[in-house]
Amino acid sequence: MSEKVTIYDIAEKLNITAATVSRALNNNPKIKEATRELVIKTAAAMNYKQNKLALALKSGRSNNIGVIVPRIDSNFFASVIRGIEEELYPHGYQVIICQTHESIKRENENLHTLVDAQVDGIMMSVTGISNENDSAFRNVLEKNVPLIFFDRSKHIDGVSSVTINDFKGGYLATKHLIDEGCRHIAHLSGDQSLDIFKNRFLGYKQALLDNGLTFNEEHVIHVKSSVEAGKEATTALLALKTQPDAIFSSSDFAALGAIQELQARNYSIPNDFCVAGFSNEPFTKFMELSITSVDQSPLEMGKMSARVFLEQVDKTDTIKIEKKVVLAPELHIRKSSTKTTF
Amino acid sequence: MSEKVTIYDIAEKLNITAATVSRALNNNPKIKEATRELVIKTAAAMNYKQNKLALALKSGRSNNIGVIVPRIDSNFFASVIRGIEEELYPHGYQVIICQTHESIKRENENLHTLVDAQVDGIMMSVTGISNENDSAFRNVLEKNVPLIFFDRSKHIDGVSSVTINDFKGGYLATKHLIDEGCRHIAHLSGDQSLDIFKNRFLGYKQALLDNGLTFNEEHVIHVKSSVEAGKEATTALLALKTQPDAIFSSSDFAALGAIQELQARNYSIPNDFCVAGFSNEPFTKFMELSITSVDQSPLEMGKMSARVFLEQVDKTDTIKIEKKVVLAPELHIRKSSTKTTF
DNA sequence: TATTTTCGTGTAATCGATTACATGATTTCC
DNA sequence: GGAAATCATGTAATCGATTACACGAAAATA
Repeated sequence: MSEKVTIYDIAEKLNITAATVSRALNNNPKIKEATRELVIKTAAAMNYKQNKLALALKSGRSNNIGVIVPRIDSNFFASVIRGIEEELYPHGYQVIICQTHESIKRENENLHTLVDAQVDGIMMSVTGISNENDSAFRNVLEKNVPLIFFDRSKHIDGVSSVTINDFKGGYLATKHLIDEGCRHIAHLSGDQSLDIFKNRFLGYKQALLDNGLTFNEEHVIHVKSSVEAGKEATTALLALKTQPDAIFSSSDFAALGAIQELQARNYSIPNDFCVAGFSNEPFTKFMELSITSVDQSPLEMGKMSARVFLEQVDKTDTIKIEKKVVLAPELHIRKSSTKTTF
Repeated sequence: MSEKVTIYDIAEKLNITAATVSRALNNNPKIKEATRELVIKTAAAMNYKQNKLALALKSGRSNNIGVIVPRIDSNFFASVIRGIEEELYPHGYQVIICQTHESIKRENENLHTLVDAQVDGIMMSVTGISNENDSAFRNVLEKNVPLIFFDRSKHIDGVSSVTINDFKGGYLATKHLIDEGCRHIAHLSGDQSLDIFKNRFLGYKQALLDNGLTFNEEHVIHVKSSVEAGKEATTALLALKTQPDAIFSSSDFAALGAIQELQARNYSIPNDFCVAGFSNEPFTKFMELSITSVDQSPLEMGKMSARVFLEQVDKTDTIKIEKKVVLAPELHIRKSSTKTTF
């Protein structure tokens, strides 16, 4: 019952060779119609299932693609993965998940493991920018495995990426806060060696300058993406001589921390302080005091990454296509920053 | 540069056979120490990487395991997957993700695809209980692929499962609401053909009876796990002759919907109404009016599932071990149900 | 009818690694 | 010193499917 049926078993039963069986099952036009039907019928009757491992070995394609993310239990990454999976499912690809936990060592290990496992492509959000790990990336490219960055990208020749316009996201959020009457807008940034945080910061700065506000170095604080970090940063901001009247955070979690800290100190939001975050995590919408946030359309980002992969995978590897897709960010304005009553 | 190096290449360079190379790399004790060292050094120098596909074909083990969930972009499932990945990573397994989107057809397809892809095991949370799909499960078992259910389980001989004690979870939450002084507790349930929802309901009912309260059929409403469904159900509950004074929801999202609907109608929570949810989604903690919820320790559930898999995978397939792990639920009491001031 | 095409299928190599068995060289033991 | 044991390596089959090439039979052509 549990014995695996191979094309040899089918061949034996029909007194033909495995080659004929293989050809019949693959609709090779050279096979007589009667033979083809007989083989297909017999295969079905014997409950034959093609051995994908054998196929993978022979063809050199595993039909697996690897996805590397810092962690999977964040709505953003999970949604991207969902998009990738949905887009690739009809094409018969399986999605292998790896987490780096923000460790570069782990990122390198994952890259090697995936290449060793002969995945047909890798999509990833970079954990950090460092020079040491370049060998891992080089390894991927040397093996001609299509590599696509999403969200957190890295500048490597011949590598495609799907990101959002983070500069514009930062700009939009900041402009909105200015429009609400805020004049001293602080910014909670992330690791600026990562483009996403750098660009959100630059967008923030440009919005200030474009609107005649002064940029105050003190008002930019680097935080981890956590509630606790947001609280601490807010405490630090409140201790400044020139206190801010708004906070644009590159992280929704830090934005939440800021709100909690401000409320604990009896500041009123949005009256005393306006707050905006980034990522549009589900909770920002659910709060009674809903939080304004920049949406990154993660589902679309995942689907787009998958599409870019599909475009690349069949090209001869001599022609390298480097595609840079930039999605538009969308500002979701909510209570945490809406002074104007409707 | 990008040419793949095989053991034959190494053998040729050293004027020995591939068999010797293979044995040297696998630390076969029959190999002379000098040869072993030479082979290992040469392999490293040539940047040899073992071809996992060839190994998989020969050994019949792919070192991949499959995980099937209704969707990945929910904190609960993402966390379980995180747990699985973390636990399996040190053992060299890769995790393949499949989503059913609550479709039984998709569930069957996923099961077949994973078996065809020769995964070494499957962990899944069942999408629905139906008889039609039994053939897909039978197929898995016939092929002797270890199968482990987590959270949403199904009764199949020889299949292990990792769940939480949903009865106890329902009981704890309900008991807590009673302790807070609620006397007419409504319940938002899910599809009761799934054990998890059935058991939460039974726990709820038992808690009522154990505490001298009457069970009122009208107070049990079946909803989907969504904010909208929670709102609708609440509207229906408020229209009843005997209005409830508390809601225990099997879903955090429905609980949130209930809260929003109640607040829209100017009911005060927790004074007029106490609300408790299930799953301990991140937002329940983040809300200003934080929501009481039953934690399912998803990370632990994932790790435990992985451990059960590891225990099973090496046993001879004649001895079938069926292990039922039941984790303890933990009630997180928050503002939405705390009348008593501390 | 003789010759060339076409057709359908068989033969055998291939993908890359593992491993039972065979073999020759060396060592051990009486 | 010769038989037996041990050691290190080679030979070749195997996992299951694909496919270039070969080949005989039938069909088309002259």
